[in-house]
Amino acid sequence: MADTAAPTKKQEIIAQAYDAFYDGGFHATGIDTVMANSGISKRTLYKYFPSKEDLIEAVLEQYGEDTDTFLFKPAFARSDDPCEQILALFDIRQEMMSKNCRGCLAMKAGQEYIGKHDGIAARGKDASVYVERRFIELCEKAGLKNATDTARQLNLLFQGAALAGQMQQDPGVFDVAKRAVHILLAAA
Amino acid sequence: MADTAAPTKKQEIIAQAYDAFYDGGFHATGIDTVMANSGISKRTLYKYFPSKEDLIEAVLEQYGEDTDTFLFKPAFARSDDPCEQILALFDIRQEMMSKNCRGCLAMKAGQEYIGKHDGIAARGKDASVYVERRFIELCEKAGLKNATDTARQLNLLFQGAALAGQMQQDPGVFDVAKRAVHILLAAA
DNA sequence: GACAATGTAAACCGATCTGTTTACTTGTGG
DNA sequence: CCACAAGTAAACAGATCGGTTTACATTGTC
Repeated sequence: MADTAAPTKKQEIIAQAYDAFYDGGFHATGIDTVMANSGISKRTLYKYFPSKEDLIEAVLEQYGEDTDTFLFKPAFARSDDPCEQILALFDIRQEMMSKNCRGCLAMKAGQEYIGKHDGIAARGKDASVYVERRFIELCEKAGLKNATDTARQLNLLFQGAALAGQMQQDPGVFDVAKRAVHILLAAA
Repeated sequence: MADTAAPTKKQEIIAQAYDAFYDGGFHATGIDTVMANSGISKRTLYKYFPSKEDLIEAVLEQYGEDTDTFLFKPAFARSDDPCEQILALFDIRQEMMSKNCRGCLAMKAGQEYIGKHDGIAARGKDASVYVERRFIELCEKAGLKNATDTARQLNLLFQGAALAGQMQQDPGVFDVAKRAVHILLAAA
């Protein structure tokens, strides 16, 4: 049978660490803080994750899966038109930010661990490249002439909006981004 | 006489902390690490800056001044045409990133201290808003119809390129950004 | 009911953190 | 020559860090 049953202890730990790191930062949040009032003992944590860095990598992997589940799949489901799907990505990201005004967790980790822990830093780079690649696929499906370049432009808007929105604590920047998307797609 | 003489001890400390925090992160870099091999004693540091957070705020203020000195002023000096000045901003930011592939220090600090230290977090927001305001001034000077909106779009590209460039360790993303700038300006 | 597996709670370890204090050195001005 | 301001170097203090260990509780199973 598939492993679709109740959440594993491992998944519980990841879920707990997820928000603790997201809200508190990685270096600033200690292991004790991560597991406080969670009913999970430090011993169990270190049984599944030999080091804090291992836990962080697991959290970032979960974050990647969540990005597919809650961002890309819903966006693709909203329409069959690739241009509409692109706009849906900005829409859904804005909705996510309206609920919880946070940037990209993987890039946050990358910023903290660049030059210090290659595995974690690579997750930040991967996140940036991954979103770019999905935009490229969509632009190609839309039959744009310079699909790659347009897609990379969209990617910069997307990541810029996530960062500026977090800094200014205002998801409204995605409205600005979406107007730019219309222009860039029309010009391509 | 103006205070243009030799660097103050205070400025020395800030200069030392500047790169230590930029390269190592704020929470991850301890005071001892900051001042190691600098010939500056911890006692002197705490004489001028009563806490680490005070030092960080001073570093970020210096960062703001540096942004004016090494980014905005040179960009404005390159041309009198506001559209050329906008492109010069992207050009110079790319040159800075080619020498040292780092993102925005103030937003890095903002990410680490949002919800933890309002003074520092505000510096991140201020940085984001400040750049946006300068773009607005330039777009208005260029006589664009929807100056504000276009400026905010440029701002997202600018900040997105700084972030993605840092993540991917590739200043080439600014070439992508500049092509988008041309399109957005032409459409406005 | 014995037993092994899995878990919690909490004491513990050495290192490191922010911040303070003590002791010494080095000009510099009257 | 002495007083004083400003500095370095380093020991120190209490808290917290990542990580380990000890002791105990809860399971399901043969």
